[in-house]
Amino acid sequence: MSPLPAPPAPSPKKRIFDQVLNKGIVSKGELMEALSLTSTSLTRLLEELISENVLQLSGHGDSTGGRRPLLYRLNPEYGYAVGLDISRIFSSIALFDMNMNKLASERWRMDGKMTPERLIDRVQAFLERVRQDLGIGRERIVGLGIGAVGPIHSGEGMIQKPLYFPSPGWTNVPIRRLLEERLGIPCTLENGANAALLGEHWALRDENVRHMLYVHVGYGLRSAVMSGGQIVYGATDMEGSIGQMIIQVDGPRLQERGNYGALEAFASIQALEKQARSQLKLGRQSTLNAIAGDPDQVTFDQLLKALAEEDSFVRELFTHSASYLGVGLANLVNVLHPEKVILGGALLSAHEEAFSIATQVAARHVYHSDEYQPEFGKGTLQEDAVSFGAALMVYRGLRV
Amino acid sequence: MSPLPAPPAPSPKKRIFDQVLNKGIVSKGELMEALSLTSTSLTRLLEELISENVLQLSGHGDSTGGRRPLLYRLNPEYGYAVGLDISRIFSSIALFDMNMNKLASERWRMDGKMTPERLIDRVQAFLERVRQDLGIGRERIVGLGIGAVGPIHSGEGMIQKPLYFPSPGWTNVPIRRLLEERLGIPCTLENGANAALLGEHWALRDENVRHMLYVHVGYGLRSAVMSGGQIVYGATDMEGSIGQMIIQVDGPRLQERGNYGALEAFASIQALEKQARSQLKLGRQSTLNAIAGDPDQVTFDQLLKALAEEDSFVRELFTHSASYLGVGLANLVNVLHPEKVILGGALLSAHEEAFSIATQVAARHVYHSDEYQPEFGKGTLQEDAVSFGAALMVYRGLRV
DNA sequence: CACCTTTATTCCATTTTGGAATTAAGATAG
DNA sequence: CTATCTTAATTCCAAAATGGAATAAAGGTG
Repeated sequence: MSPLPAPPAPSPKKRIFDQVLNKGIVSKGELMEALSLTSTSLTRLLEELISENVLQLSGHGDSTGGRRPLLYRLNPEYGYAVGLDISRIFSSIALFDMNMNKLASERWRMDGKMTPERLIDRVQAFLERVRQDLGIGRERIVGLGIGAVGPIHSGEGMIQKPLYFPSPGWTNVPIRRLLEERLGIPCTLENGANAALLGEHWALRDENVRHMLYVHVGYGLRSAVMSGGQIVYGATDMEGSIGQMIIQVDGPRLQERGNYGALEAFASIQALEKQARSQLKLGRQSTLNAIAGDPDQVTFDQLLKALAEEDSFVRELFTHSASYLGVGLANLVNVLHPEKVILGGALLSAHEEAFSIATQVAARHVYHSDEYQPEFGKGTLQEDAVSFGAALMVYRGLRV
Repeated sequence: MSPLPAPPAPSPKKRIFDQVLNKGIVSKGELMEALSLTSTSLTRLLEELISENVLQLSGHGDSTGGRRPLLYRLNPEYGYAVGLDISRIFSSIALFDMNMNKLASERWRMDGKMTPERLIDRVQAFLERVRQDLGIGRERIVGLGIGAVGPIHSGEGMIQKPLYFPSPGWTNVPIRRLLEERLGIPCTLENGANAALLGEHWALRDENVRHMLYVHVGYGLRSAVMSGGQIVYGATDMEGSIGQMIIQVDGPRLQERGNYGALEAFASIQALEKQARSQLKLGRQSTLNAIAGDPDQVTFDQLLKALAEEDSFVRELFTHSASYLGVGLANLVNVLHPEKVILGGALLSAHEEAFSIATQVAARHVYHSDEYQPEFGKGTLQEDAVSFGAALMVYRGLRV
């Protein structure tokens, strides 16, 4: 039923590699099933992959009445991948082995001085240091994956025009080429939301989940979609701008270039801060007054403090916000029908009730809900989602 | 960069078939390029396909300084496919040859008597008649594709629970099995929106369009999404319920099970009729009063008549509706970033200005619009979109 | 008509694949 | 503890698919 002719098939070895990358440990029987290959062929291919040091044996599975199957896994020392997360407020970098264990990581605030040049310095320094510390040779770093805020041009490896970056110099940055030249390893660029989705999907370790919606609710919002196990790419390499979804025609807007009545004006850290500030200035009573001092300087951290003290005003801000988020989620769920919706970002992880309100509101607005209801969950990778997914992309793109 | 291991590759012959089905006429060189096959292999495979009567030669291409290339196309008489569109208001059926020429078709209103049994009778009668008329043997009908309103279960070939059908008996209908038993040909079931999207995509004949959004605005709304040339399937085989997208929190709702403030309450034939009725009853002056008589019985056809007479009230209804539709479109465009948005259905095809307003409003709300803007267009297949796409699915699913 | 370009086919060596038989390893019953 | 059954893994060999290089065919150009 392929709408367009299928692209040339990957090599059998690559297909085996992908399968093991996803499942962790596999038996030959599982591979036969999953890849429609014969036992004969697998014997040969697995032997080759082992002699190339890509795979290694990993003991035996349980007997089901006869000989126990050999188990295979990736050789964790075959290669290491770096994941780099370039975002507006924080950026981070991490090194992973082939079993996706995080070996080292670093995170820093994107202040006004963090130009592309400085960021690249920082990446290089990190990589040199951890290679020293862990005794990993340069040639065993197989690649660096970059997850960045869009719009980007993935083919050209270019960060195009990330709005509202605190530091100058981020327009039309050929980040992939710059990093490849500096580090001497292959780099790939993808938008951060897609990378995070890939990461969270991997972390689910559930091959039945093949249709997924990922929404990150932090300072701003971004979304990504998976269908049939594949990322849903658009014509442009931009994260999904769920934050620009209009849920209240003629509603307020958050930023100069944003839509009126857009979701980001209701459900985002920026929106919360803005609402708190204006309400306080209108004389609203709250423990925030004591915590913050100047209403114009209220920050998300302060809101969290007030929340911890069970301030009813702040609690209301959060729950109100969450119910709007639920509407935005339902809107996408009704169109895309994912079986799993993963939410990431600070706004929801900070407040359990906000999560449950958002998901309940969303569930209530799902159409034909007796035939279908998605499962809602929180991302498990936290701040590492993007770098994790970006590193995973390196392995996925590896030629074996 | 495959997130999940690729499924087993289709056979080379099938890949060639798909390519010819999409392009119409191809040269060996184009196939070499598109499928990464060598000239040697193609010589063999094309020879086989011709001897199997799947392909036929179709003259020569132009010389570029040397020997002219042979051209290949599908043998239109290799097989014929039937497309069946099962919808709420009208259903239709059509017979196509392998070059997707429509050879015969029929369309009927879904009144209170059109039970599944009667529909199947009608399908059988149609098929018998056109086979007689055109002299096509039973064995040359390679299949029937069904595009139906959801929710459906594609795997089981079941129409599950189509809401608001005028006739009884449409819950949990194993329509595929019933039709296969009656007709003795393989049948496939897909939701109508996906079928229409496939059809309109084929009709574009533009292989550069690989990310598409299709929205049908008729009595209700339905949507479908294509990414990377593939239909974006959800966990459930339901058309996209863009009609349930909430664009005005606490807005009105159209139907009992629908969401408050959902798009369908602003932009659909039902919504127009409802709004016209209530406004007339409030004493609004319009040529509609003369056309319709009873305000409670105003129909879309009457609205179109009033529109033709340039009635300002009705015109306002249409344009207002269109601008809301634009908001709904923008919301999806911002998340999915298609390069092409195709609109089908009676509401927009009836009124040129409505189309232009909807698309302008949508374009205005696209985020990062200097980096990206989708192209908006009307569907070219009109009422045949679903049956066309359903028949196309038959050919796509053909084993060659 | 000689010569160049492009396309198509043929020939043959190489690679890939898959079925069937064989070997290996463990479970189970007596 | 051994005979027998089950499942897994490997080996062997024949069949199928592939691809490179040489050759043939068909057209253009001077």
